[in-house]
Amino acid sequence: MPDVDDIDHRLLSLLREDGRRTFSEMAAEVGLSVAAVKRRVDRLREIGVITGFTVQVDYAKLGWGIEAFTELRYAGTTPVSRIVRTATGVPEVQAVFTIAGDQDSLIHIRVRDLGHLQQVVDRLRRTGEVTGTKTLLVLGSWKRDAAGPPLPGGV
Amino acid sequence: MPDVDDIDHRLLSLLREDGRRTFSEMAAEVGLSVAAVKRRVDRLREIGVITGFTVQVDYAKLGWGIEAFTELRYAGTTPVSRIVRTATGVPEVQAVFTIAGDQDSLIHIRVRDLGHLQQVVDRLRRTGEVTGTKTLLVLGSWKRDAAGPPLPGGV
DNA sequence: GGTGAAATCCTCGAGTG
DNA sequence: CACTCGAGGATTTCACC
Repeated sequence: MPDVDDIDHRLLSLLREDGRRTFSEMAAEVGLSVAAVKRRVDRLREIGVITGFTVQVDYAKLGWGIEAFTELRYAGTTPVSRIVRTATGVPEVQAVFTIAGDQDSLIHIRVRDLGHLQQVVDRLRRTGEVTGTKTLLVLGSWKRDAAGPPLPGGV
Repeated sequence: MPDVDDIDHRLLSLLREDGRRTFSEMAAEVGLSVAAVKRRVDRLREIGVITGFTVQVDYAKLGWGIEAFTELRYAGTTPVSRIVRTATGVPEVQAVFTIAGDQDSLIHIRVRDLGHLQQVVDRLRRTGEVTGTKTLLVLGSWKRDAAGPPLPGGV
């Protein structure tokens, strides 16, 4: 477990709110010099705490208005690696979670419309040894923006 | 539906890979001037296609090693707003998806360990008129890094 | 962790097709 | 209307204290 102190957690929190924040702005926020902040962020990347930076997109505005989760159940002989590989090959798949219990997976999908959703689910059913599916259509969503897990007194 | 052309999609794709990419780097990539790229990105923010930028964190490295999805079923009289409000009040909750069907919700949770998970699930059960839960423990996950939905020829 | 200087980048006006 | 150019100011980056 790497040592990540309170200032590091505050930097992570600031970057969660705005990943393009400048080092100077963060420096003023945490009371360190710009160079010290940059060194800390560089270090957080090196030790793998920060895995990257990304943009948040409103996909509905791009015409990808439908979001769904599909639970897939596989034959007992299907290896996990195969489950992931088949699902990731479908471009509409945003994320794949392998799940404890019935050797299942939960798949996050984004599509244009319901017809498109049906196509994608059908494709998932056909790929590999899928023995059952259950699809949850997302009506609305909320995501935590800042802070998140690293509460003060973290690690 | 706002007009987002191929270059905009390429910019979004580049920013999905690395949200801190410089405008100059993206300019070279898409063959425009730095100023033109900045104006496009500014515009994508204004029209709401870009909702923000954020850092990607490996929470396991911060000691938050357990990830789970909990399906909550509510009494028929519970309004959606109440479902969201009660769940978002729990700090371990990362995201709340309201789901079509049985007036359910799917809740993404991140916790330190299994004991912690049990506490959080218990807390969710007690809040509001929850009539049933089912928790999916995440063993592994994969997330699409780049491009995603906006395939060439988008919208 | 701080400082300072050089390289790079961002920003915004004005001008062009 | 979107793009390019160019100059000023801010930011990043790195060696050294």
